[in-house]
Amino acid sequence: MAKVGIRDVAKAAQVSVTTVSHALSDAHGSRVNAATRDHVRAVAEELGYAPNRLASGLRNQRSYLLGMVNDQIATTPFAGEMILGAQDAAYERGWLLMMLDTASDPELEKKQINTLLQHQVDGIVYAKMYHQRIATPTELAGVPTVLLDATSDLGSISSVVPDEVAAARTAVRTLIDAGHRTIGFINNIDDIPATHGRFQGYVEALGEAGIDFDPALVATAESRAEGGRIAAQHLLSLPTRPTALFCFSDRMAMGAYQAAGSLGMTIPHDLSVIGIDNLELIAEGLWPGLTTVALPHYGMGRWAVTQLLDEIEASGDEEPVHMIFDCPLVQRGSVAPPLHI
Amino acid sequence: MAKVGIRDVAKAAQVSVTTVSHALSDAHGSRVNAATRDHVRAVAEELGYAPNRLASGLRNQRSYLLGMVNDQIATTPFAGEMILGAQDAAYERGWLLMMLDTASDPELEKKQINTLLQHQVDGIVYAKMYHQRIATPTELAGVPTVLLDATSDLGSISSVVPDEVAAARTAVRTLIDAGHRTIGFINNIDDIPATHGRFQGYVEALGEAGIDFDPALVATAESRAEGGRIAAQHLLSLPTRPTALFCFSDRMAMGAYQAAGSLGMTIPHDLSVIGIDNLELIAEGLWPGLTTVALPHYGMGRWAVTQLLDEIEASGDEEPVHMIFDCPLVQRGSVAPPLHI
DNA sequence: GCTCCTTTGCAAAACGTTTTGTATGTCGCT
DNA sequence: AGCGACATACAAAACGTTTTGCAAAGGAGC
Repeated sequence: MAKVGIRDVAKAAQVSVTTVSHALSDAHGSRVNAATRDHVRAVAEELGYAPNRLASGLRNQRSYLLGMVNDQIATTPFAGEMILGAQDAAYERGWLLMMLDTASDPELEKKQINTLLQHQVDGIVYAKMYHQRIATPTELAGVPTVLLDATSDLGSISSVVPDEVAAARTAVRTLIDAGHRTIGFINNIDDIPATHGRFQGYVEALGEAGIDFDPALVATAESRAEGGRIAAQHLLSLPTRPTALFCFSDRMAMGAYQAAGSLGMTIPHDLSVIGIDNLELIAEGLWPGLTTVALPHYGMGRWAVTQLLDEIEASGDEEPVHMIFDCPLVQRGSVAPPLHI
Repeated sequence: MAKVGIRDVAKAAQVSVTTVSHALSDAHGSRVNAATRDHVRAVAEELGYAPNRLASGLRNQRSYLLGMVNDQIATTPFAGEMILGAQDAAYERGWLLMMLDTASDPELEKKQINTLLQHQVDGIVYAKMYHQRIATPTELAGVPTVLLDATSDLGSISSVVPDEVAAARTAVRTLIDAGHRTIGFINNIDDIPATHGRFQGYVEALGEAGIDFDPALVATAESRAEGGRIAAQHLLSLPTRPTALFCFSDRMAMGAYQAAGSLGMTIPHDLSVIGIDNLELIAEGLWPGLTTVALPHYGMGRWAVTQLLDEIEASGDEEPVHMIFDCPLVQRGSVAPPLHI
């Protein structure tokens, strides 16, 4: 079956292409009689007519295409959530998403953005797989853009990031509310917003509860299971042994579980553990399940596209919005009251 | 800066748009003098001219767009690899990928495929997140399509899937080569190709080594950590206790680690474990690292797009190809010779 | 009965390319 | 010198839409 175009519909409905076009778009519906409009629509339906978006895009200067450029799609488990959130929001409003992965290569990134532009994308979601501060690529000047999981030196571009400080506060408060007073913190070693923000949240939550901050209770390592294991082993052999550990990431929490196991401690009876990320694979796989603070990747992806489309459709110079997303607690089984010693 | 079109280049270079078009595409390069061609190219470069793919797509009846429809992008960690492989292959050949997630909803899937078709995609990659046998959606008739991680009732569509049997054989052979003779198998409970294929591979590998197959050494459960833990606890308390466990998935292997730990066994000294999937998050996070057989998602994604583009460019009725991908062993630290008892 | 609106439909131009057909030279050959 | 062959450049049509301007028909007001 050959593709059916608007002229085929026109011929079949015994009207001109103009009338068909008007009949199908309610915007100019007033220019066509209700009866003929219904007739045309019926014929179009019957023929299975679907407008060629390429042609209409050319005519309207609007492609209904959005670009999404990511660094490292593959290596991070968050990507899926962010992409899905973005794609859902786009699809619901009639847009389609074109995904590209720069593999963190600035040269490639340039070329990819230009390719996107050649395809006349109406806007671009510039996504990072973990929260960071970036210099916006110059290619993006002039194209509606929203930053996802990143903030820029230029304040002129809308952006969305998670509230790192609040996330850490939530985690630490959860431990405090369970009765813990000696809370270790296994922090990341990288110089990124999450590291600093979560440290700040940790300190703040302790302060709120009137607990003195003890630098000895903070250990840093690479944000992987191994780093978490080593750091936890260190903290758990301290004279002032913490009864609970707040871990920078679920991966580090996984290491903390291993350390606890090798020291003969059971979670949450002998030790409470809380993480950040809510990586299903880990948080649900661990035994007992890991209580953790979720990074709202789906929601952020959704928000980014929604904001982008709003800006595109308004197309007046809107004020950029800098969104900070809340991070909800996900309770499983790794937090309990401390042992009485 | 307003968009620069081909007529701008023509004006600046003092030639006609025809000449510009010919000068820029080497295909018809013979129709233009080498000198003017270079001149035109220089001018185009200087103006930063990039052709409008929408317009050229309309003219050429080729959009240089590919659709990729997935079930469940977000919930599976494999998605990233498959998407990346597909995207890389597409980009290298000048194509762009439009991603859609059907959330396993057939109604939505139909609509999404139609949306893709409206955008005049040149072909579609129909991807499943785990190997399965499917009925091809009728919407796809007439559109070049390749099945990714799925096979169809119709043999007329090219497809690519992993070699489940060989993957299992590889895993079990690895254990046998290490000296094990009593090898437990923790299998999935779902009725999917992987379940049957891996069981077959397990039996075959035992047979090759002259080991009798013992049904008591096979336990089934849901393919999650919890299922793996329970199944492993069962197998490890058998009178004929296996010295090694072959796990259907890395997630189940994670459960096997937990069972071993709770029984006071250390891996790989007291028990060898091998998985399938090579989920970095788990396989590298476990301690010791999990030896596992990788599912080649990146490679399959790449192959699917490459095949699809070949079929599109040949556009004669090519024979469909049904590809079966090898699954390589990834060695870490969870396999060792059995204890002498 | 005439003018003036309103309703309804159509023809044609436009979006930015690519490609076919044609025109103008220029050269080589007889 | 005359003819054809070739090289080079351009005009125009086409891809499938949307929208503007225009025309015809019908109705209302004077």
